[in-house]
Amino acid sequence: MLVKSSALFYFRRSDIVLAMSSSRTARERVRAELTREIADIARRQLATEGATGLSLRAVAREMGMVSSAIYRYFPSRDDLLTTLIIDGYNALGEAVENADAATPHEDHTGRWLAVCHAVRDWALAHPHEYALLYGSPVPGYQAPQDTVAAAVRDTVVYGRIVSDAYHAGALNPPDVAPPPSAAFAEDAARVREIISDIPDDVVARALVAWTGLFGWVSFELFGQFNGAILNRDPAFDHAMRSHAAYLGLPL
Amino acid sequence: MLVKSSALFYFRRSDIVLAMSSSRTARERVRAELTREIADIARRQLATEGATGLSLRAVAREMGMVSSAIYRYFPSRDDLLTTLIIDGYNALGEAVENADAATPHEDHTGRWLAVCHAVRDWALAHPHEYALLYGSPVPGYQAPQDTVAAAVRDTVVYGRIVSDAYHAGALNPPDVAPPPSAAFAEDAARVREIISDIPDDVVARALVAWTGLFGWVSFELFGQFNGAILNRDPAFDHAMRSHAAYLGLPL
DNA sequence: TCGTTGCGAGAGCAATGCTCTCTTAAAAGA
DNA sequence: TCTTTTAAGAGAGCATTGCTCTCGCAACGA
Repeated sequence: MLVKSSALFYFRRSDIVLAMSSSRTARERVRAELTREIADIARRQLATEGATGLSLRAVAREMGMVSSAIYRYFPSRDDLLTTLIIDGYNALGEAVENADAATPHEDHTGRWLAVCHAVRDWALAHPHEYALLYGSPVPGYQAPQDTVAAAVRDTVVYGRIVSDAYHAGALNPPDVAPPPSAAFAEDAARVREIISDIPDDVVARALVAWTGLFGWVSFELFGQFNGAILNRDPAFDHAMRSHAAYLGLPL
Repeated sequence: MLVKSSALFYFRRSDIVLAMSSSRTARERVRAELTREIADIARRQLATEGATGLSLRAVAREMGMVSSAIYRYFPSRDDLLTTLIIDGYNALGEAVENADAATPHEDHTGRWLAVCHAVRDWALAHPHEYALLYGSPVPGYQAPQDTVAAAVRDTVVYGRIVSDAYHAGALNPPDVAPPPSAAFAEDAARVREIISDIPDDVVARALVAWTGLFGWVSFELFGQFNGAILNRDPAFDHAMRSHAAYLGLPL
């Protein structure tokens, strides 16, 4: 229900515009098409040059437009970036959703590992986009509210896996795992609004695994492993199995 | 010994220049001083504006110089950035070293937690510098060899803690922890060149904790926790204790 | 058919990084 | 001590960026 009521946010911006315009005038249809084309070119530029290499003027040039015309479609460079960020979150979220869906529902460990590999594969395939999402925030850029809904799309999938495993009684964390402090209760309750009801200690452990996944991928992508960890596929797989073990998933 | 032989790399670039120049001519002394001043102003600008907001011209303006004069000291903006990166790694490494040294040598868990908090505190105090080190790499920028020596300074401290704990027999990882694959042996050997001799499985678990630490800090700093995890100090502390537990450190 | 609205073109502004040349001053060599 | 070499700052200039403004033209709605 929560998913359903906020499903609109899952669409890409340009798709929304497109959907609205399909029944409108020709002018609006071409406007939506051009908006999409601008975003596509920008995404290609982002993929090759990186975020700071993304130039409105270069996009305009490639469109055969003069630079000022772009501003009819995106009020600023930041706004274009926001669109790309939302699209990126959605693309990653979709990859994660597909990976989860392709794994047997009862195989919670398999689903977790599938999600991990989906995140990493997507990140390796789209390094600059990943950097835009999970790297340093671009300066002076404050993530608008629009992004958060798309941003948690992968987290929702992950939360569902943890919740499923917990309610199936498949979670047996090692007894050395410390309980979270009482101060964590508020945050756990907030997290529970996104991912379904699991006790505080499971939320805490889930958080550790989740940050561990992205910590690893970021280290790998941002060059922290250079010269040290070279055989990365098995190392990553093992690290994610380790997180699974600590979470309490069966191996 | 390893530390001693490569101790030179632990100094900041500007410090090296300064040290060399103290016995040289007046011209070289003032050059070193100006180089230092440029780097200082740049660092202040980095702290307030972020990496992409760092402008050579603005630095020159603040120095009372014309912009082209800066190029007598730093051949390019990237070169200035490299200096700031090295300084950043050294500052973080120093903070980590101090935190470790201030904790009883036998209290391995305390040393690990001290290091974790040192990293996080430094990151929170210098967010833009942290982003420069562990966020997305700046576009077109390839980390020169100079940086790697400074970059591993914190890792060396961490490795020593793990090694100390292991050789003290203080490491009792949970039995659910999976063994690393045989393919990990090469990488483990490479890691052992930096941090002293510990078996492959300990290296693997150490890697999980280390990436988990930076994953958490990056999530917190780059806004991934916004709206969800607000009471961050206890949550962080618990997460790091969790990593400690999985590593096998006593709680 | 006519007024309104949207859109592209073009000029322009204030920045940026970086490259030249020129002049002056300091250091090194005779 | 005088001359030559070297270093450093000033200034102009180039190509580039994001963004704003005005001006027409063309499609749209009444």
